[in-house]
Amino acid sequence: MMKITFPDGSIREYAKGTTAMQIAESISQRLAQEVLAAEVNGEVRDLNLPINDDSHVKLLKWDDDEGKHAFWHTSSHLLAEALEALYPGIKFGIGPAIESGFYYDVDCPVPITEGDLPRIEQKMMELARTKEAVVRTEVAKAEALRTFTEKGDQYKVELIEALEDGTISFYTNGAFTDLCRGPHLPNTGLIKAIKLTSVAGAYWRGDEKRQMLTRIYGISFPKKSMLDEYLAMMEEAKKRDHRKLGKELELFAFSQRVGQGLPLWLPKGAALRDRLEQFLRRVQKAYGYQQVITPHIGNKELYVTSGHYAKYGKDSFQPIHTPIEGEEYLLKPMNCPHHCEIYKTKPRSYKDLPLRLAEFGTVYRYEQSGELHGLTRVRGFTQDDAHMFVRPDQLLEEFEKVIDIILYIFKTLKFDNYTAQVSLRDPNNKEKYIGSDENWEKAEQAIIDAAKEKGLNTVIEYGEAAFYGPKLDFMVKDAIGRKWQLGTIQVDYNLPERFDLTYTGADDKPHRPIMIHRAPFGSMERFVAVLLEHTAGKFPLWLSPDQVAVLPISEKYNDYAEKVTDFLNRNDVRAQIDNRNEKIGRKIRDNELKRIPYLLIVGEKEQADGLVSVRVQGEGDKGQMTMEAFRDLILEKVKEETAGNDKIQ
RNA sequence: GCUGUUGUAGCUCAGUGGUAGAGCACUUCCUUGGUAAGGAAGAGGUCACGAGUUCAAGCCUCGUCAACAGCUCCA
Repeated sequence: MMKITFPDGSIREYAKGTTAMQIAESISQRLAQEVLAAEVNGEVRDLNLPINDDSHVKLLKWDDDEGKHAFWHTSSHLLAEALEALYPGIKFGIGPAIESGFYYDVDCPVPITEGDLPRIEQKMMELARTKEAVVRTEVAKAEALRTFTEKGDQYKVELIEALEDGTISFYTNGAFTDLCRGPHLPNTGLIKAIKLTSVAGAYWRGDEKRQMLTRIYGISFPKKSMLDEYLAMMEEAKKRDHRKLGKELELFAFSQRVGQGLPLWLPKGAALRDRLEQFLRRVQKAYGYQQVITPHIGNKELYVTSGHYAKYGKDSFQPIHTPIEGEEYLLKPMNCPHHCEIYKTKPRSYKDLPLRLAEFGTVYRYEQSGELHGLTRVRGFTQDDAHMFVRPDQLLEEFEKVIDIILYIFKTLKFDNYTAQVSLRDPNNKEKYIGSDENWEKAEQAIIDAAKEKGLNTVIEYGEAAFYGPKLDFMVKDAIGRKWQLGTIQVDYNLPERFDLTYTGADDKPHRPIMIHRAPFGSMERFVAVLLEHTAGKFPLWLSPDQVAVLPISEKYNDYAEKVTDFLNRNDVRAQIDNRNEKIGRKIRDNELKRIPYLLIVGEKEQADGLVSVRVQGEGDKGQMTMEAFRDLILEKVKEETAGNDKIQ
């Protein structure tokens, strides 16, 4: 017998050689139907592999990421099986599960287009209904090579050649056998709903010098209703696309003549952005930040000193040449070197620190044309940047204060669902980074300590650090569950060294400060994009470009509507009048579609009694009140929305 | 940057070689209204840009620019 320990700590005894599936069956029939894979002593495995020793076992279902992963991985094998049946002679690259769904890269003798997808889906469903077993076999490397050489699949041969000697596992579903580490579902019958979503080109092994394969993307579910939900969510995401909303709400635009990735902020967008800036300025002032302003270009030597030129120079906008021979300037790609020079404008004492310099700094980066995307990836953007110059004994406290600011911003803007990612350097690829091992270790430890101190829910990612230092990146989940990277905080021991920054300590000797880089929004552009998609354009009242529209019932009441509008605007409420020659139903519809939070309807009754009829966006008629009472209601709501931090007010 | 798709009115889109279209938006007029589209008329286009093929090009070919999807990248 062996002892099996479950996640809740309970222990049961089973005969040696019992499989995870049999364990599930022993608990309940329902569990046996839902279980997809098993985690045995931390390793995810097939359900029907025998367990031979005392083990910790977690039965993985759809709600577990690893369970979904196995589900989609098996789905990609099912896709391959269908493709092989439909397109004889097709060759296979790799076919993994991804964050949502799966894909398979194939080299097909006839081109596969979007139009072919329904037919492939149908074939997959047909095969799934036969509930084929997914069978694992283990073979020697030489035999594996022989199998795929005979089949003529050079991609699999190449993959096998790269593997270490020893046994290699194959998985077979129906007529299709694949080289695969697993784990997989016990049979394809668990797959009840499939949607192949798109076809795209992808290079073999991600190398653009090699063969272009056809990548077929799909997603699958254990229930038909889950697929329907997923498709509805995708529809909703399309409606929330910030590029579409930005155009509809007249926030920003692009012009081919101005150039790729260079957004033009329209009046309403500029007002929105300005309001976000004011909000952040107020928070930062409360935390002792000082605003600075630096130019949009800088001498090339500045960036050579910082190390950015060596790292990014060749992929950047090219230097600007002046009339003087040999003199070169760069469009400012980041603000930190300028802030370092501000630090150096006078001798600093340990009493002066922390020095906190903030700037809404506009920077320019030559992003690859294929990478540009709406406002989330642009070539000219404004960072809500700040740099803290601190003594080593201040680092932890200062870092934690930055976390406080970021969490306050998330709270105010209702990003309630977030995680923090500790981005460290890739330990196997240290030459990508500048600075000593000692400094890196100190910086990485500082971030880990601060995140722990603040009780953040963190994940560690290796290889995600900036080239000069590790980062703490904040990921938010928006209203429909998509993840976005927003704020970032970085600890940097390297730039202070490169710029030879010093302060005089209590011991009257020179010391090196540490820099913290941080941008809670990331950039104004990116933040507005995420906010748009998060709120579907229905901004909180305090941010709304227009808070109120006043709608006269007919032209006879335009004067009264004008009076109400003026009154509100004089009292810090952003109101506008809609005095078009249209019926009230039409005015309501148009202003609802413009996502204006409050509509005030005024006609004979209201004019006679000095009242307004209030309509809340999406909620309909709320009855009448005086214009003074309405103003108080709006101002109170705005105050409520932006409260929540003792330091501010 | 690479591969593929696309580019027609302010917006969404139809138009496969023979006189540039629709709906919405816009302008004017009629209508003066009570909680999500009142009616009529009008104006608006170097069919992304440049070359080529053709008697004739929005449509076919090539190039450039831009957008979209994927890959690669992100200080």
